[in-house]
Amino acid sequence: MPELPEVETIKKDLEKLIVGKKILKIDPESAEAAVGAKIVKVGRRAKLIEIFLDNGGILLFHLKLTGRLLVRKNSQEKDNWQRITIFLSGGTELRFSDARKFGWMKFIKNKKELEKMLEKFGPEANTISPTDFKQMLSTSRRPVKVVLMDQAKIAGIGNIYAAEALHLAKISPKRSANSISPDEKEKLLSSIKKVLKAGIKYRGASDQYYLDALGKKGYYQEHFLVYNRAGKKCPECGGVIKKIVLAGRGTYYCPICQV
DNA sequence: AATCGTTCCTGATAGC
DNA sequence: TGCTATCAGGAACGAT
Repeated sequence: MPELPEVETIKKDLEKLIVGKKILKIDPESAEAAVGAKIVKVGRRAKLIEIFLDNGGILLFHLKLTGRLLVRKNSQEKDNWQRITIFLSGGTELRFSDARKFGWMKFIKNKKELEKMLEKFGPEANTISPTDFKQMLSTSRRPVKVVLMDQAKIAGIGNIYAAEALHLAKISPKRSANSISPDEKEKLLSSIKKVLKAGIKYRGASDQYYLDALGKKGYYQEHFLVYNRAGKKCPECGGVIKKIVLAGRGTYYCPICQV
């Protein structure tokens, strides 16, 4: 599942691979206004990828669960679940592939419209201030993990990094957000920043579908402490890692050291 | 205003 | 072995 580190990795890849190229054609036909424009910049906000064009428009992507943005040559074999092909100058294609079809691409007319679309998101998880973070947690009675994944409160964290950060901070995912003490909040925020940074360093977690823009896997799954490790030993205390369901999501934690 | 249930879709997997 | 039924999962949406 692409979360902040995965989306950031793709964003950085795209910066190197497609900036300066011109959009020749989109198949199937969509976002007509983007055709003929040149790519001038690539950005990321929350889990969204922004491709800025020289005509003022923006191509916006959300990869949701299984989306991929792949940069390929025309001659390369079609990718699995390839949904949209953006033909670029220089014999290059930007391919949007998505097994489960939850992801999307939208054409946004200008920056003002983009801002309007993005205003619902909370501060970025890797740069949020301690003050805002503490305040954000104290206004909710929901389980802390559910709040961490609420993009309107704090943007970029998904199921994997929420579980890993809570484990590092020794906090149970079930705890009510407003029951977390100030010291625990400090610890939790530094844990979040730590796991996101590690995720970026290892080029994301390729748990199931995630690939970078060149179709390569990330490595962060090799460093999971609790995620996807039900029944295995907690690396911290030797307890047995448990899987529960919180707000409909599989949630991994150590019931011994996460209190 | 905050929170909860439902929905989208299909690959993977469990069960027979 | 091969078929069928069930499930996971981010976030928009409507309801409470």
